Amino acid sequence: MTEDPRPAGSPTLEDVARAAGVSRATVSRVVNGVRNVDPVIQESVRQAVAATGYTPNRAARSLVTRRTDAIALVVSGAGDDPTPEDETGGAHPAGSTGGDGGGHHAGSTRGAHDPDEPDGGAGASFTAQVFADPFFGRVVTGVVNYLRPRGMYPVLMFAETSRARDEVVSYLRQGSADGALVVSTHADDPLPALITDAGLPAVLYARPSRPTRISYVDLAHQDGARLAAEHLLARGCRRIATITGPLDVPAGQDRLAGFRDTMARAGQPYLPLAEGRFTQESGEAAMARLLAEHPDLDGVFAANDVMAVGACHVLREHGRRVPEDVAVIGFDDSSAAVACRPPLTTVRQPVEEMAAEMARLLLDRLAGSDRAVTSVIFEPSLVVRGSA
Amino acid sequence: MTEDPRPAGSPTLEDVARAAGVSRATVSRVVNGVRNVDPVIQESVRQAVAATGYTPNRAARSLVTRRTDAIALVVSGAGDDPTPEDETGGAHPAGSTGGDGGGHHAGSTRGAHDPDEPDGGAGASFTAQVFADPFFGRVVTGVVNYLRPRGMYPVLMFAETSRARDEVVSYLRQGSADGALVVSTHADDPLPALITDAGLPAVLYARPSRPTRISYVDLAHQDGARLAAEHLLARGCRRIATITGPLDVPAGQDRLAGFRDTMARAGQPYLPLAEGRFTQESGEAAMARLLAEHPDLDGVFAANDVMAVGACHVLREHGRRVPEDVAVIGFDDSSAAVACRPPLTTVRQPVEEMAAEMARLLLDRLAGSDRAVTSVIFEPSLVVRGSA
DNA sequence: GCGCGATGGGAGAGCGCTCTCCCGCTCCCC
DNA sequence: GGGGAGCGGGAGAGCGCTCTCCCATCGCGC
Repeated sequence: MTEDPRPAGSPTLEDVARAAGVSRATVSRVVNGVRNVDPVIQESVRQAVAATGYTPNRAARSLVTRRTDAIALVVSGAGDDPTPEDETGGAHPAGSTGGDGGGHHAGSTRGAHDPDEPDGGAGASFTAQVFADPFFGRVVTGVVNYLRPRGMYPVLMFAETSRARDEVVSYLRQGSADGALVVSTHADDPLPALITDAGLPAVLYARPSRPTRISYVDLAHQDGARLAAEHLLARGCRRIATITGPLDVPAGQDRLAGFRDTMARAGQPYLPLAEGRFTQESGEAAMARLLAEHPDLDGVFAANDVMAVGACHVLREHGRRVPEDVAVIGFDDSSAAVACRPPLTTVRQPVEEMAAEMARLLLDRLAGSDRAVTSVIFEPSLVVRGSA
Repeated sequence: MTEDPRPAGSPTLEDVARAAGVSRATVSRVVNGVRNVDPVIQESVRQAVAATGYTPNRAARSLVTRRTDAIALVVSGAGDDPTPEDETGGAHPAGSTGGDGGGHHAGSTRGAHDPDEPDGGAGASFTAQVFADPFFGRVVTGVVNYLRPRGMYPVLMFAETSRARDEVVSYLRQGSADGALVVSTHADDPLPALITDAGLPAVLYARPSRPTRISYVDLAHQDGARLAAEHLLARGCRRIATITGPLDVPAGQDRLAGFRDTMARAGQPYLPLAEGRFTQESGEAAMARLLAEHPDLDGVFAANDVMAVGACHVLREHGRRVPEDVAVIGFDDSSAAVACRPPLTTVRQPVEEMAAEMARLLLDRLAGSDRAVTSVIFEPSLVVRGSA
């Protein structure tokens, strides 16, 4: 036969088959390592693959296998968005989605962006808030590091409004991903149910507020809070207060419960507290309130590091030394804990490992080996640094 | 017409066509809004779509259109190495843009997660380092916010080793994405060229060290440094030093050059400097060095916020008040700038907008309207807060 | 009345891959 | 020597979609 005119696009199975003098099916078998193929033929196929520079076409494969080998990593926000969209203004300008995020983390530490935020919204967007917290970066890290050796990469999605949620679901329904990892910042997030209703497996970070037939990973928040309480007590603190997380999410509730229980058990039934929203600013405000009511306090447990950092700032501004006058303990062991002075003593939440486990659960599910709904609860540990 | 037995999978074009009593082609036309279709038929097709709950199958569409409507967001790291020594010379000079590299936070308390990746150490820490810096979160924010209204979502990829780079390229060659947005933390990153060689369009964040036929967005670093210098001078500082970024990346070089030039022009030819690597720890070390040699300095320009924060810590530990004794200016206007006390006066890099522009350039390119290689340079601005 | 362009719809050929059949061959046991 | 069983390979039917043809219809100018 004569040389084929080089086909325009990238080489296909057919091209490789021709080059190797075998059938398409055989090449496919070699490429996918399925069934026995004569070693000699295998080798010649491999050479043909190398010679042609063949790469399987993902869409074609996906079409027949009904798998994409992609998974979605969805950060899901506030539950409902009754307000009709501000869509007109928000859609087109770069960097703005018109998503005004919903809420509880609003304000946050980024307030200072406003002065010169020409294309409004970008700095205040849900997306921006999400990444302002070191937490989500760690989730991404854990997920990516688990997926990568397996040749998979996450598609990053955000769903903070009901409209965005619909878009996410419809995207998933198109068969763009085999499953979803959902990190909710909201207690009653309807997204997980929507996803599973659409027939896709999902795994959650953190226990949903209502029991569902969806696997999740979580932390033993109460144990973590207990570690913090015990450390403060062992340190000799006797006038201890806490800055809680938002009390409408399980993590906020559990950390408070665990702390309060341990304190009570140690004979300290009265626990001054101020509610924060996991943002530095809210931590500052909470600390200021606590200090006003209890000027003599000597220990503070903040339900996350970012609030603890805010608390330290306020304590210092009020002339208290950390840890000499007031001991401060955070929660998470995020990058914020080591970025401040003194570095934070904190309860470590192994976010990366938890995220990796989330990915593992999903992949197991996809592999079909395990259809069971499971939960994996991680144990926190205390990391002692300078602040307590 | 009898009821069809419900087909197992999700409804296809064929199903809709049957329900609407038209051909597949017509349904496709309506769904994609192409060519004229009789309004009456259009309506009945729409109803059929709604009734069947039809969603186009992405793989099938992708197979014929040769487009995936997905783009990759690649964070690319150090140029070369099968060697796992990332601590010595290579040192991940991050952030042609002020991105954080280094990651010395890692050692202390971060338990190595990543249980099941043999070569994982380097990769794991790279990913973690990347997100330890507020910078990358902002890039993601900008990109996501631009893509989302357009129904697209980024696939997140990392390429810090040559092996990872190959995997990224091969993934892209499979037709998994239509193009790539590349954020390099390394000056001589071979990845962009590899991607374009594979026939995919790419857009870079930050000017590559060698000129290439690839579009990019960047910041006028020198102008930003000039703003910082002018502000310090106007404030009355006379013994000014700078903590530079890594001097092997353009951003580090340009910020230094701009600062130095302005100082020289103002009659201050001698500029004490210490090189950092865009990490807080390196900023602390640099500040300590500067302070040792020039105990009387009254102004510091750090080439990014994270280093500025470190500098503030060291200054305070040496009994200097910020800004009363020493004024400090950062660069980036990242979340770190507002998270510290006093909040940082800093040069704002509009990362979100720049990232959005990057996405815009890529999408324009994909739309075919614009095959030209372009660059878009953003102007920085000064954000005055407490530190200077 | 005829031609002819414009309009709107259908038929059907793939896109590149996987996977089920099926067929020919060899081996081995009776 | 006959006949499974087992193995290795090929043929070919789609997966669900888009898009090029092609055809039927209609309006309209000459």
